[in-house]
Amino acid sequence: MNINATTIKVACSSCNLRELCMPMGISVEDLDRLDGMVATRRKVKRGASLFHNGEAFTSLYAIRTGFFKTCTSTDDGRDQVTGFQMAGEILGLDGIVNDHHTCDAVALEDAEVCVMPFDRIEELSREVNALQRHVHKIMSREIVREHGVMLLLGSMRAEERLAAFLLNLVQRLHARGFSQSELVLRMTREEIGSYLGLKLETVSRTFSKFADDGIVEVRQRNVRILDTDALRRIVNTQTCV
Amino acid sequence: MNINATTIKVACSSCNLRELCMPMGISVEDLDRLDGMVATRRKVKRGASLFHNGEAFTSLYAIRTGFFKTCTSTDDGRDQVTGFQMAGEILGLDGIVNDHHTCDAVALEDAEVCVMPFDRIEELSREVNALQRHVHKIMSREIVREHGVMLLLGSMRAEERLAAFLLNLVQRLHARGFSQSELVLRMTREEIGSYLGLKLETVSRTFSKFADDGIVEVRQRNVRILDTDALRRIVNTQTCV
DNA sequence: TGGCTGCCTTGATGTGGATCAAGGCTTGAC
DNA sequence: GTCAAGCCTTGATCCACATCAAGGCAGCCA
Repeated sequence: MNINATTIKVACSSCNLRELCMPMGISVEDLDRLDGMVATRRKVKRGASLFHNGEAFTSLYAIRTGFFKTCTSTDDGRDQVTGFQMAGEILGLDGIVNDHHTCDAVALEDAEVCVMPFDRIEELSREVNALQRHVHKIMSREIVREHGVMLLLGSMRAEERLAAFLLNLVQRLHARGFSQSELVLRMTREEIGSYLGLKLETVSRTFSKFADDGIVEVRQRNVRILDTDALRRIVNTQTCV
Repeated sequence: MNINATTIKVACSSCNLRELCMPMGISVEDLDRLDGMVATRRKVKRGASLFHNGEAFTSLYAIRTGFFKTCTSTDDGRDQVTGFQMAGEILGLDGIVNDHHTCDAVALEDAEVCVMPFDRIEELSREVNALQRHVHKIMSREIVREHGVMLLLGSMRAEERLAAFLLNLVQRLHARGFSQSELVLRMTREEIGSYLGLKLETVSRTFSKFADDGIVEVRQRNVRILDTDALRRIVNTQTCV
């Protein structure tokens, strides 16, 4: 691998994720101005962390391959998975406010990320309006996503939570060219539970219930959705008892 | 009120909230460049909305006086309070991603906000680096705050939630020059419950429990905190049981 | 003044999901 | 092949909070 090859490979302009990732919505003319945004790539082994709570913040990370979870924890040791991220999504936004990260980002499978020094992003986004706008949108999207999670945690019951989770996951995978009905969970039942505010036993039981009802087929971490509409109905109606 | 008076009044540079609000951290030299950021002021009566879910997004709003809640809702009518906002805080960030708002912002008491057209913010933040950085920090802060709420909703019990809520509220009020121990709740028990993922009866009972334990004094919406450390201990230890 | 209306408190009872416990399956090391 | 470590499933029991229900209190209007 010579320097030239690396240079070409790292360019956003030739990245097949560009329609999902940082340069989304940026015109062809502007695209080459972005090619200095990614300083380098970094590989993260399964189980390893991209960054830790408390670590100094320098960069945002765009996921090229692999799957991450982010989690915060309290002083007294509890922790909470705050999200699962996949290719094209951005990690590290939590670090901007205090110049250090406030959560851990852990790879759930071997992964590779593009390292984008935040200074450089700010510099470029002063020049490229579309990038500025996009950075704002990415952060706003995260805020809106979290509103959705708050709604889920604050007012849904176990079945609704899991149904919403599965629908969200396949929808995002589908946007990346995967099946609308089959997925492989990269996380444990316990991690799903943490994200959804449930215990792992409840997650497991709810999967079994869905399977009994013919809504999904579950074999370990392989899930096949048999009845997407049933999941949608569960999310939308369950409340009223 | 003549035009000149209005102009002066609207300037960030002469606003007594500037150390808490949008121009925070901006140097005196840059401050006057910001004075075009606020297009106008807007009054919102108690019970009225500043913006609604679905409404077109044009501006961010800085709260000058008053108190707001923001809430999202599902198709099937449930809703969830996603936050309470007070003077110096920014409303409307949720609207950036899709050019329309995804929640309602409702005044819980008569309020006044500074209307900052987002185009103008973007324009100015290309020129004033400190503003650019500050906008990023505000959004990042909101993301981190929501992580905290997810932790609360996902893993705390009723007493911990209410204790954390009260501590957060007085801390923010204190930063605005109010007492560290006395506060007036601007929201109903039901709104607190929605925010904390509890029913209003549980909120009420938990207040009564704290009062019985001598931790707070509650008379309607007037709350006096008698033992801040006890509240802190409740937040930090309750889990393990 | 009287009587709404909205909000809050408190008690009795019910229940969804947590907790405790036991065992099964899968994977990987040796 | 055997064994151990993780992870998952399922059953029995428990409990925190929801739900249902009945007043109480303060503020407002007629």
